Amino acid sequence: MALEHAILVSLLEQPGSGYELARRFDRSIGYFWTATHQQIYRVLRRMERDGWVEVRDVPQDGRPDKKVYSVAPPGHTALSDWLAEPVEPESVRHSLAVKIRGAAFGDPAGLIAETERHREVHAERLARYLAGEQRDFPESAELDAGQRLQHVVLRGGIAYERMTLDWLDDVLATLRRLGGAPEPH
Amino acid sequence: MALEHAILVSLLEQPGSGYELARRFDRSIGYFWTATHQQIYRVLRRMERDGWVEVRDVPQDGRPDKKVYSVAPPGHTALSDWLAEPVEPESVRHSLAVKIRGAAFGDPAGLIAETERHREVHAERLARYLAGEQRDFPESAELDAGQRLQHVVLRGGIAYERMTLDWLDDVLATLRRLGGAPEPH
DNA sequence: TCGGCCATGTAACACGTTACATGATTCT
DNA sequence: AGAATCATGTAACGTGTTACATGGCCGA
Repeated sequence: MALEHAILVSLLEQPGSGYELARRFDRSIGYFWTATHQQIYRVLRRMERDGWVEVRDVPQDGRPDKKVYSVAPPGHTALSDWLAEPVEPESVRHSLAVKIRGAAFGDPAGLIAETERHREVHAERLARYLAGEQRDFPESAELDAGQRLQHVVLRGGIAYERMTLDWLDDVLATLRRLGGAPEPH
Repeated sequence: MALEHAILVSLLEQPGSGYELARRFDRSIGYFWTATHQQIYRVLRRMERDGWVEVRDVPQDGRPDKKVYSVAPPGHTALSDWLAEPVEPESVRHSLAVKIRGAAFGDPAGLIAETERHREVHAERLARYLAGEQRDFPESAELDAGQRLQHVVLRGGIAYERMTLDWLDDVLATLRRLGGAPEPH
């Protein structure tokens, strides 16, 4: 239910095409809400039908035409309404945790490589977030309300990745102790 | 794709009915993978059809019959196969974060109550996890491999809730500073 | 008597994923 | 020559959510 609202927020920050939105959902907005281009196109069409967004066809030379979407007043109203109503806190979904518990009935040592792979992915994400923070929110900068809100969300992503890295180290230590492979890296 | 494997893990830990599984998905397993009873019944029927689980009808007096499921050898094999193949790390989905960024185009102060509500939910979850830890993993206890793995997963849940609480405090401070409502708590 | 728990299910719909399709441009 | 990027889409399928349905027991 939040995808349309995430799109509204993104389009309010900056109008753009479905393709551009899909790229933003790989960065920025995607830090806390993911979507593929197929989902985005589908929802954009529905939002256009409902009058939440407006389209402007932008011809480009040497490239396919671009449909630039922007938020129409009813879309802005819909976003405000949604902001005012409560949403349930999401629960985590972590298939690696399922695997860890499943390892009791399989091969715990076999999970070490998988856990290390996850650790690398999260380390990369953290590095990306930290680079973004340095770039967009340098110390001693005067920030407006929107930037402060963006920054606090980014700090959430950073905290999440740091916590996850620590936990994965804990998992690795636990798996190594079980498997009798005492080499810590 | 992980629901069937989460069910296999849960049934290996302890055979049970669809209803009992649904209750476990509200606790324990549900700390890192959620499912409603409708999903569970649907998947159980498919798993039974594929020979992954076996059913035993248990008549009960004064209550509806119970279908007690347990893992059959092909199910055990399927779980082992899944454990050996890589899964992609999940991305976070946090609609509150969407709201926070959306607040730049709405009413930031209006989000304070919502954020406090989320904070309470996470504080309760943390308390529940900590109580479970004290109950199931007391210090100085000898733990077998399965228990150690369960414990490290629970520690992940605890770390997640602690991190989230800290972040929500950060969010609240940010929102209060924006709104000019300097009352902390 | 009323709500909650035990126990299973159907139906309809929304959301998310994967595969496929097209076609020009730009970079290596 | 081949791969990546820009740009939009269809089709099929699988997963997740919501509403509804049944029916007896137990405790307040």
